[in-house]
Amino acid sequence: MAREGLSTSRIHGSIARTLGVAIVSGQYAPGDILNNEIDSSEQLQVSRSAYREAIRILAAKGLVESRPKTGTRVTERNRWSLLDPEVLAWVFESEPSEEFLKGLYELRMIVEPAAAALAAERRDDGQLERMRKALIQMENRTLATEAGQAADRDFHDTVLEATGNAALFTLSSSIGAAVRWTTIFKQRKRELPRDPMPDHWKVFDAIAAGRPDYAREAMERLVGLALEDTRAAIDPKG
Amino acid sequence: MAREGLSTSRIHGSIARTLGVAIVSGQYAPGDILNNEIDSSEQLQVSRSAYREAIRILAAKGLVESRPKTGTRVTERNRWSLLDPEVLAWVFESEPSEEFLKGLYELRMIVEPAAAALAAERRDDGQLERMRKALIQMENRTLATEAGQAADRDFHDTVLEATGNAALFTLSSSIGAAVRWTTIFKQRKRELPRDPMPDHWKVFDAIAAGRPDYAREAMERLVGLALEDTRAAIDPKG
DNA sequence: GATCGCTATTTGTCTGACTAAATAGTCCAC
DNA sequence: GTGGACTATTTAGTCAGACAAATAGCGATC
Repeated sequence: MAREGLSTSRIHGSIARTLGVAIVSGQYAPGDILNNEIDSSEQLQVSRSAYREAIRILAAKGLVESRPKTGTRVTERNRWSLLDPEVLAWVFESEPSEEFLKGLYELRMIVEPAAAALAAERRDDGQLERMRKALIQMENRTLATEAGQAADRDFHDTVLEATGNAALFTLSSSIGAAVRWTTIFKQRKRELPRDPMPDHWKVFDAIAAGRPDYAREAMERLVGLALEDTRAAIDPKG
Repeated sequence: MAREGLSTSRIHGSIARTLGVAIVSGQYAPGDILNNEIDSSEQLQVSRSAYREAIRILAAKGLVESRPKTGTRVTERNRWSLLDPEVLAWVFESEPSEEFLKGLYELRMIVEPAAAALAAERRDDGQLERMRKALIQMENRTLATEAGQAADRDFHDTVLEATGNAALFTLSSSIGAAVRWTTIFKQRKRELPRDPMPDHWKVFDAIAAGRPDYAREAMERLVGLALEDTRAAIDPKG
């Protein structure tokens, strides 16, 4: 994931990130109007054009809306592209609410089992091989390492991809981001995470065997257990 | 929907739309490098800054990636935010492939029944009232009118909202867009569309009664029938 | 009291110059 | 020849300052 810094290393990207975090964390409320471009860019010590490009980024993700005379205002939450990978990163940069985390898992619980079932019917050999390699890597390196976590994401990614559904696959970057951040959460509190491998292998076996129903069930169990672990990490008295 | 023109009425928005459509329609392939900013902005007869803002919008939606010396290149399809409402609009502006349409319905088929079930458990009275009003409006105006279609979208929107899940609700703009465009498709070919009201009322009744399983089933049937209608409209020999 | 038009404010657009990053190619050392 | 450091060049990135267009809100007019 060395690509990360690309957008944030440029001024417009880092300003977008700063403002984006401020917005999703509630520092600005929907309806609030940002200072005008001249004042804002002066405060942030950047040129007006760099600031404007940052605003265009935020507008593209539905966080703000600009019009002459009125200014740039924060839009209603329901217009935000919360599943956009960058927006998701901004959300996780400032301790997301437990409610939001729960919602993310609920989404995974809806999408991933169905995707696993479709993958069982449609996967090709190359995808199967990539899933196997990801799980082996995950087994060798464990979720405590960046490489192991990347392998985990690779596995879930490939399942989505194997559905052959472009719209569904789009969710993989969101789900991948969710997986990543919640894994960090789980690691942060030093709860002993349960061994995730058996559940993963069951999903793999069902997909390999071409059994949609088994794949759905196995994935349901996998996500469900991950949810429990995260819940336990957040609320230790669980 | 008078808001529509806001982003496209500005130069940066319309350039983004033009390029966006060209990209999602395959006129530029992933990996292709756009002309440099100076040449491009001259060709399009706009200033370099307006062109750059357009590129920032496309980059924010994952369609392109810029770096010094290399230039701006079209990214791989799997990085595109295909569920972003604007991107979706661009896709539908250039006759999406049947495969993509099928994928969109598959997504609805996964998400909406589950959402209906959750909505049956969590909806509040206000949401229920909005659903009822939307259906009455839909009944009075029919899907042949813009008002009727807006009511249809309102209904599906409110179901998503009633799940109380922000991440799920984000999909409503995508699903709403999908509903809108496929409705246009269905109307375009002059197939006599089946009366959609009975199915909608069944979903409503189940949600009102607080019966998750009924709601899920009813929504499954609703989306399934819509899929059939669309398929018939595209491929008249059925 | 309603309507129309004006004006001040804000974003939008333009121009042109300079900066910084990244590649590709050269040249040197070995 | 082969490897690696270096430099030239191309590109996006940033900056500054001016002018244009849109529009919300106010005020004059009827």
